[in-house]
Order: sequence, then C-alpha cells, then structure tokens
Amino acid sequence: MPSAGRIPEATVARLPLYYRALLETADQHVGTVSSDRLAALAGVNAAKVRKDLSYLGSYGTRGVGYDVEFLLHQISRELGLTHDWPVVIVGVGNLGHALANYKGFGARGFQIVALVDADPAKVGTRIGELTVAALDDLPKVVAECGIAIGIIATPAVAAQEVADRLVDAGVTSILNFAPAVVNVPPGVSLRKVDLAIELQILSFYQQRRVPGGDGHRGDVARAKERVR
Amino acid sequence: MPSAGRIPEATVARLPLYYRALLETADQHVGTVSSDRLAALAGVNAAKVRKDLSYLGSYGTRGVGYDVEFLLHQISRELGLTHDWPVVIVGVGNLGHALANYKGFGARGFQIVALVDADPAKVGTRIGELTVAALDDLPKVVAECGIAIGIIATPAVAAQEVADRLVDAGVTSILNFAPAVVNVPPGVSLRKVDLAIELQILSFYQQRRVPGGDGHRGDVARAKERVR
DNA sequence: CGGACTTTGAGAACGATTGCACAAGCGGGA
DNA sequence: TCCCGCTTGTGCAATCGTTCTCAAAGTCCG
Repeated sequence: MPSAGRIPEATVARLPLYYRALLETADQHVGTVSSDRLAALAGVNAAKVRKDLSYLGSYGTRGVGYDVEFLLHQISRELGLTHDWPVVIVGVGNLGHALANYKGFGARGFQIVALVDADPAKVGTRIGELTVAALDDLPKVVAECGIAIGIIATPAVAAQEVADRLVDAGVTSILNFAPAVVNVPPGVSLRKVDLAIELQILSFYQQRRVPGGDGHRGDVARAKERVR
Repeated sequence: MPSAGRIPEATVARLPLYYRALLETADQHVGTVSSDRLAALAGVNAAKVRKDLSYLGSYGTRGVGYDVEFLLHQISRELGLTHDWPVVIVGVGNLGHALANYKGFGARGFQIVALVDADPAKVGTRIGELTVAALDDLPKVVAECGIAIGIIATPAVAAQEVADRLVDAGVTSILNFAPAVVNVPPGVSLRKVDLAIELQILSFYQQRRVPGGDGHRGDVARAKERVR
C-alpha cells in the first residue's frame, strides 16, 4: 500500500517539510489543515502542496482539508519514519563531533549508534554515550547494528575511501559532508551537504545585488505571508 | 563585463563544483582541461559542463579545452570570490561552535569575523580568536565589520527572530541551519541546510530499495568513470 | 599545405517541474 | 432536501533543466 506510483524527486524533497509542519500542527491539537495553511507553514505555495500530496493518494477531504494525524501517518510511512534508523558517523573531527552531539536526529527518527575514525588517537575515546571505533571495524559495526545509513564527516581527501568502505560494509545510503565529489555504485543513494558551496552560491547573488533587481528569492522568500 | 545574460539557478549551484575541480587541477600544474575531464572531476556530465560554462562566455578553445587559470579567474569573479567575505554566525551551540572552528571557510573566500549568541552566559566567552557578542549588538557588529552574510545556527524556535534581526542589521544573504522555515523580505537571499531533511530523503529511497530497482542515483552516482 | 583528429558551442528535442484554473465533492445551514 | 461556500484533485500550459547531436573551429602531423 506504500503508494504504487513513482514520486518525483522534487516532491520527495518536500515531504520532510510537510512532515515537520504537520508535527507542529499536531502539537497544537488541530484536527485538520488546508493546503493553504500547510503551504504557509512549509514555505511553499498551495498548488504545490496539493499536487505533492496527490502523489501519495487522495488523502484530503474537499471542503475540509487534510486530517493532520492521518496525513502524518501516511507521510511518515512513505518516508520510512515508522521505525528508527541506526546511523554511523565516520570522522570525529569538528563537524563529526557536533553531529554526534546533535539532539535533533533522535527526535526525527534517526539515532547515531556508532562513531568511527581512522585516527588511532581518537579510537577508544568516548563522545556522549558512544565509544569511537576504528575504521577497520566498520564492517563489524555495520553488521552488528544493522546500519544502512552512513554519514561522512572526514576531510575531503578521505571521503572517497570512506565511501568505498561504507559501501563494502553494506551501507546503502550515504550523507557526505566532506567538500569532495564522491562516487558510489548503482543501488547506493548519495546526498551531499557542502557548507562552502552554499556560501559561494549566496556570494554569487550577493555580488549581483548591487547592479539592481530583486535579488535571489527562493521558495521560502516568495511565500506571500507570514503564518498566523 | 561580469557576463551580461542571466545565469540559470541550476548552473549557479554547479559553478562552485567547477571552481573546486579547477583549483585541484591548477595544483597539479595542468594548463588546460577538457569539458570531459572537468565533468569527471565535478561529478556531472560533459554536456552540462559545456552548457554551464557557455553561460559565462566563450572561454574555451575548440580542439584544446579550457585554460585552467583563465577559467578559474572567470568563475571566481562570477561567484564574487575575488575578495573575502566577512561572515557572522548567530548561535554558538553545538553546530555554531563547530562552524566557528571549521577551517574550510577561510580557504574558500569566507572568514568568520563575529560570533553572536542570545545566551548571556555565552556572551564574552572566547572561541578560537573570537569573542562571542550579544545578540543586541548585532547591528553594531554588522556595521563595523561590513558583514553581508549571516549564518543561523540557533534552535528552530529562534530562527525567524534571528533572521529578522539579521535583515534589520543590514545582512542580505543568510544561510539557515535551523530546522525551521524562515521568511525574508525581497532582496535578501536565503539558503537552508537541514540535516534531518537530508536523512529523511535518504530514508525514503532506502525504504523503497528492497522492492527492487536500481535505487536512487544522483548526478554523482551516474558519473560513469572514476577520475584517473 | 592539407587532412585527420579533437573539442567547443549551440540548436533542438526531450523530460521534469511549476503554476493556473476549474470542475467535482463535501459539509453545513435554511 | 437543496443550495451555498469551501477546498481538493487534476488537466493543461508554460517554464525550467537536461541530454543529444553536430557543425564550426582549432591543433597536430605528415
């Protein structure tokens, strides 16, 4: 029943936004939301919300809107958030450290269950409730914890090597924070977050701002009105 | 001379990839690159590279490729990286702390020149070579350092408030790490990085993997061959 | 000097995504 | 019961982005 058809990538990328907006709405004991309200909360426009949700199925009621709890359940099922995902972080430097301590993951269905680093000096140290394991132990760790998702938080030079090892160990979804291009075989998902790239994109529009025009406005900026 | 025409957003988002690839190429004292090689280094396909670069101008030589140094200069000018940008980070928690210590920014044309936090207990503490300033001092800090770019690394509830203050202080480019939708007025650029959302997207494809198919493969994964 | 080879730049086809507009469906009140 | 107002779901058109293809333009070699 997990929605027969194919869901466009652009829609998938927005489902988490709706999910978060619905969580907030549910907290306020609201029974139903309209696409209009959901759109305002998620920072997109209403037509997009309706089309996106229609890919999941006809879960709304005309004249009324969407049942918050029901829609939450459908989206969380679609996103695979009905159970927690164990996650391993490779690289316990600045960023890896911060990610390991970040509380936001657990609340959203992801739990950091293992930390790995190549530096022998770091192996064995404790961070929060976890002990850093050696990179060579990756296959064992992944197998024991049933890990499918890995986070790369190493320097750029190590990223490809680490990705290869993750894949070999059986990880099939990778989130890469290292500023490097990483290749993975078919059947493995890869997403990247690159802070420097984001800043450089901002810099592009920042520089063009003076010449005139309305600058660069994303979906969020285009949302006509504040919520409430 | 900064390239008359409008450059598509998708192209702008890839320019930093080419920039990084060119930096690596220049380090190896290579004089020219073909679109094919640049594509492999950036993890995209060659046709896209050529089309993207053609938006900047006709900077290649048929039968030869692109002059590395020249193209580097053109792209860095286009991205506004010919000078350093001063940046302020708001929120010195886990993530803000890690970002403040991250060395990768300076090397890429961005320098963290100020840290700000709302928590009186944190104001006055030193992180690296910087002293944390109070949120109320934001306008002064922004004006004194000529800051145009701000990073939000606060909890979600504070994000909108902080964004408003950044805009009031004169910041016109914002990078938001808080898991919340933020609205900014026209003329202000906003980009967001949301770790939980990235993981949820991975989770979506991870969950769909078992039913069969080749899974979810991004541009990077589709790159046919490893470089070198 | 001419031909073979390489690589760019761009036109055109194609595909994905967005936004509009509106019919269809539902609830509530007379 | 019927009508009215509200909101969804979706067909359609327009926009945006990607990929294919190939002529044009250059280098290199004999």
